[in-house]
Amino acid sequence: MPTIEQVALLAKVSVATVSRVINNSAYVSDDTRQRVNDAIERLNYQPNALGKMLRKESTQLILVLLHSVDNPFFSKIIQGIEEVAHQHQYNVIICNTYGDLDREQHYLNMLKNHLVDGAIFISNTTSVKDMEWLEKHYPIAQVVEYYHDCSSAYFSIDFYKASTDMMNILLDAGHKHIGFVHTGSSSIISAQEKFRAYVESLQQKQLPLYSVYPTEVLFGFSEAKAQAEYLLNKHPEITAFFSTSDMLAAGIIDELLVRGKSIPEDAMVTGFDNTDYSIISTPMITTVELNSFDLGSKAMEYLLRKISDKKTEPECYFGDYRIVHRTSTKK
Amino acid sequence: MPTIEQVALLAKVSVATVSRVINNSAYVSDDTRQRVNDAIERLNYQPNALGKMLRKESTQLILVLLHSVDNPFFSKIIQGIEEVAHQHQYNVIICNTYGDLDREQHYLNMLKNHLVDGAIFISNTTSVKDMEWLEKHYPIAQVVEYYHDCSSAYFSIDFYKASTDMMNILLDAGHKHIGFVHTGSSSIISAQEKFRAYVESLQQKQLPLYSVYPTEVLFGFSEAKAQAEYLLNKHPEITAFFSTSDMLAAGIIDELLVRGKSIPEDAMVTGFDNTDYSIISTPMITTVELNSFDLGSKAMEYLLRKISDKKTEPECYFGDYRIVHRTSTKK
DNA sequence: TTGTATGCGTTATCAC
DNA sequence: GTGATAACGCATACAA
Repeated sequence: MPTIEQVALLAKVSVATVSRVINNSAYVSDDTRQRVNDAIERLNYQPNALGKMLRKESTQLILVLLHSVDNPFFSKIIQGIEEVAHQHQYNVIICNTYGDLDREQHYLNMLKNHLVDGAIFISNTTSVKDMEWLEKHYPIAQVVEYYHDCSSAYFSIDFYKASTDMMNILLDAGHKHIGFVHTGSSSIISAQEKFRAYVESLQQKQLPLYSVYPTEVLFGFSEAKAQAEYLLNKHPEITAFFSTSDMLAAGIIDELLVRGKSIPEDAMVTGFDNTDYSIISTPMITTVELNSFDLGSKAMEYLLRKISDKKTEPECYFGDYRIVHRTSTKK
Repeated sequence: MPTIEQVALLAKVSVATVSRVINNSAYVSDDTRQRVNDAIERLNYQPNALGKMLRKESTQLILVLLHSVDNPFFSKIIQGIEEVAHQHQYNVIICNTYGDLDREQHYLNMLKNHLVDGAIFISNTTSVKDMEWLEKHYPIAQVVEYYHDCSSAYFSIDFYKASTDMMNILLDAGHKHIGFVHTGSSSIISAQEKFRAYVESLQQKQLPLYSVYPTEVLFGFSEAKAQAEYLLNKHPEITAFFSTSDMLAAGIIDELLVRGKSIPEDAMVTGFDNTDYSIISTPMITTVELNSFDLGSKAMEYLLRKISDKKTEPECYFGDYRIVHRTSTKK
């Protein structure tokens, strides 16, 4: 692998001059510039990024931590992050944590070891305490998930409000027995807020609660179907379901159809996130659409500010959302 | 940010000794080890990864390039890659190319600049010629997509064979008018092989071909639905569809249902990849399941061999697959 | 068992 | 315009 020194040798100039040519950082005569470029070409020289980063004490790299790339919901967020990052000559690298704390800590070493200039957490598993510590020492931001006291910057939506809107759709349609189907990941704020909205909406009207606590955190179609089956067996009076994701809603719908129910005539179902699942399911699912791209780009913009000025105060932002009305709740 | 030197100063030892403690690379007396660890603790010292990488001329980083993380199909491949990588103290970083050559080239700089020790391409957009060049100079491997002459190592399945199997399901069920619905990404090998299997299966039986060439490369539900609509309007005799992904199959199914067709009684549809879409769709979709985890881990294992021994010859591997029979083709 | 010194590849500050 | 050289943070061969 050729180095800048070998280029300099071949072009009969100093390494400083080669560096100047590469970075256009100072005047170089046309003649020597030509010689340097020829040498670079002939040696097939590629500057070593590590040397450059070490010297500049900046890597122009941003780490994005998420549960797993298999959730389509995250895609638009990442696109938003990338858009802004690339505009500012930053690269973003994505790492899967699978909700595993060890793995997350492992990848966080890239931040602590200065391999990346900052990190964005999407659906994090790190504790509040650790987040606060990280916030003090490194540029970080959260998207979607967050902690109430804003111990670190976040960009999310008001899940309580959105969920209340959803519940009102079901309540306004006259439903009195509404089930709650979820993944069981009760530690994350979005799940908490959705549940809180479910509970409070019903309690205000003195209506009963129907939900089951999964023993494991699972995101799947079959788990939701099983939850719906259990609830319907125990409480046949249930005529509607509020669920925390589109995938879960699809599972519920499948169980209802198996039981010969018509949707939305006999039963209604709501999802969350407006992923492709909500379109592919038959009937299509009423869901909440976040402006995910916006959340991602806002988070990245904040991070850039934080990187260039360590004294930037953490920002906390709630973005827009909208209910997408589809057949699963349309009478 | 504290450096190894400040730790050494505080612990009253040399930087060499601090390094030894950190890496357990040589005997250090319990006494000094204690002092060093205390200093590390007190300064909250984190070794700088760049310094270490530059010195060791190895980053223990693998780049994974893919179209976009929003395709669930890729998830299992990545898990396979990560599994093997982590076993060998490698980290994997994922970058989205969105099928954009510029973006792919941009991220490839991480390989050329020695920021990563190797790269894995999932659904690449780089040309054969560029791949051959890269193969000569850096450790790389391809998963799923590949080039026929094995100019670089690849780990995939025999798409032609799998697609022929699928076509035979439709043909054996007595269908004589079978449509082909695809994304239009004709440059990638998997698409070519699927199409070749479609054409040859029908030509052998002297049956007609029905397909349309999308003007744009699109992966979506609605595009597939539109293609099915167009084909069915023009050729109402079509009773079956072979499509190149589960998502597309879901779109076709939606169009068929809109037209009042029963599936599989009036029409049959096949998908590809066995993603969640194939389960969520009603009816569930018959599809091809690749052993994606296996492909990912095999690719990573090869890459590790290549990294430790540059003279390793490129490997070309076709893995297992199986047809998952579901309602969309079951009579 | 520990310390000294060198080099990894680059950029930037000085000179000239 | 260009060159010499220090510095970025670390690991390691060699001394002691």
